[in-house]
Amino acid sequence: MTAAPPAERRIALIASGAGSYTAVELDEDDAEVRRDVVTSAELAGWVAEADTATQTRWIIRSARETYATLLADGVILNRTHDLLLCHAILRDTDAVARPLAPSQAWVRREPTDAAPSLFDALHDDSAGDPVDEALEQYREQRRVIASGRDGRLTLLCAAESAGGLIAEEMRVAGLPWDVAAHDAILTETLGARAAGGGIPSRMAELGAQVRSILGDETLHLDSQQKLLRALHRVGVHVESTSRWELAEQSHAVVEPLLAYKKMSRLLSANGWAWLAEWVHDGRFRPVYIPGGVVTGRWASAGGGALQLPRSLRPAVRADPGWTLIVADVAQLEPRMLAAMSSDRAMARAAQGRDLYAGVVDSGAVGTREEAKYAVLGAMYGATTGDSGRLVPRLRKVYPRAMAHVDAAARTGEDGGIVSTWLGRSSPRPSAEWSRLQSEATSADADPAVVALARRRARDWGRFTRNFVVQGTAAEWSLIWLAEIRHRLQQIPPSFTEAAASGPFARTPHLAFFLHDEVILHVPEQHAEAAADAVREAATVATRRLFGDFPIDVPLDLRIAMSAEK
DNA sequence: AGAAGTTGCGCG
DNA sequence: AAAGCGCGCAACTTCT
Repeated sequence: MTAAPPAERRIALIASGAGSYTAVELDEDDAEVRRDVVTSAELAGWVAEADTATQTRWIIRSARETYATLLADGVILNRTHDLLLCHAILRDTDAVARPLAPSQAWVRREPTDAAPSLFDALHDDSAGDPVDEALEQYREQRRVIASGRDGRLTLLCAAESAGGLIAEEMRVAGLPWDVAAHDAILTETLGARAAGGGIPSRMAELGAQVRSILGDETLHLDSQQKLLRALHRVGVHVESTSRWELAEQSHAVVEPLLAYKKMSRLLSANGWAWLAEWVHDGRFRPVYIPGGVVTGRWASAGGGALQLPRSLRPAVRADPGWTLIVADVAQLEPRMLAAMSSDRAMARAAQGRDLYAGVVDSGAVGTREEAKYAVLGAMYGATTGDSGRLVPRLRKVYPRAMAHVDAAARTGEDGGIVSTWLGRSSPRPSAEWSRLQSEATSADADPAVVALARRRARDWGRFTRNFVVQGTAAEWSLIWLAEIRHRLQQIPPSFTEAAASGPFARTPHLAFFLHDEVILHVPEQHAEAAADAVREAATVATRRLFGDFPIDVPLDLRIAMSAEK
């Protein structure tokens, strides 16, 4: 029997003038009990004081808009309710009878080039008092959250808000990046860097070789059209220049061309120009956008943070005296599916490190590769090819799990809305989609229209099928992140204590997050404690979502100087 | 010339 | 060996 959680103190903290904030404390009924005006200079001390007395949840407009400024002033917020992030969830949720009324004032604005200022926060579309508007919006959101069942929206909003803080903190902290190691990888792979940003030596040689084989010494290899014509001239009859199609050909040009394309990609996406633009003072600082994907996954802007090629992972290196904790979950999505559908057979297959091995043991398929394609096909909605062929076998062995995703697909095909485990809902299909569907149902509908409508319906069904799984996995990951952060705060000195001298210069901190993987940057003496925090956080995330349902979510975790695998 | 769309490939 | 989901970005191509 666990004690009831301590009552949470709630204080709205809203920028209310140049260099000042208004702090409004609320009672249990959301009525105002106290109002203070605090200058930014006083804020760090004031917040730290308010946070030590008891757990405080800070109601803020948006971590994205304001937390960077707060962090720069040495202010750490431990728990927040992020009105912008929660507005998006509560406005669209299908988990309650009356969702939040949409409001333009609470829609995320695209970031401006300059750092967000207090001035911006004060001059949004609305004319009213920013503090009163924030309080009113918060009370509306609380009403919606309270009307949900099992506290799921409470958990989702808390986790989403924590994500908002973590995204900003990771940007401030940055991912430790070894420029020399990156440069060495580039030189090793592409050859010596050319003066003036030209083509590096190995890549240039390979390009010359490809042109020679294609019999055109001046061919521009980056133009798909010209390349395609050149390929046709030498008898390579592909329809596109994409890698998978080229790989099926046996012509002598294929190998050097594919190698060239690989190099070209590395150079343009993560070459020396990327290094100069994105890595400063040994840190890569991407912009993370929590909730940027409809499913709840994070997106990123700038630097391609979520697409860093694995070949560059050795460039992620801890500072001297520090180390990295690199942890990821193997097959997070099918584990979530097993739990959310209460499919005990699938949960049994998920016991231990390799879910695919478990699927093979169940007798559904013969090999691990088949298991992988079958499971991915089930979650993505494959109907053809090897993957589509294997999916029906899973339906026999894991009927509950399959019924769950099949139902989500059917709902989508019918134009309905599906929701994640915690209640984030899929968008409504577009008006154009709906119009096409109704056009196709009329008695004299053109067969071509009917066929197109059918195809679009299946497309949308594949989206909703995947939405419930991908979105629930995103929820697990958010809770994992939040719990990691919470535990790192227990390792002294906490961010709060270290805030004045740059909160992450001395303390263990999250440095990178990619859907189901985290990287922590940690002083060596705290490595074991931080690793424990990551493991415990995973256990807690699973329990928070699924209670006692027996689902394993094992981590691959290592403590290392570099993120190299 | 610059905007908008397409292709191809990196990540989960 | 497959062609099923979600993204961001660079470069090329086409549109205005």
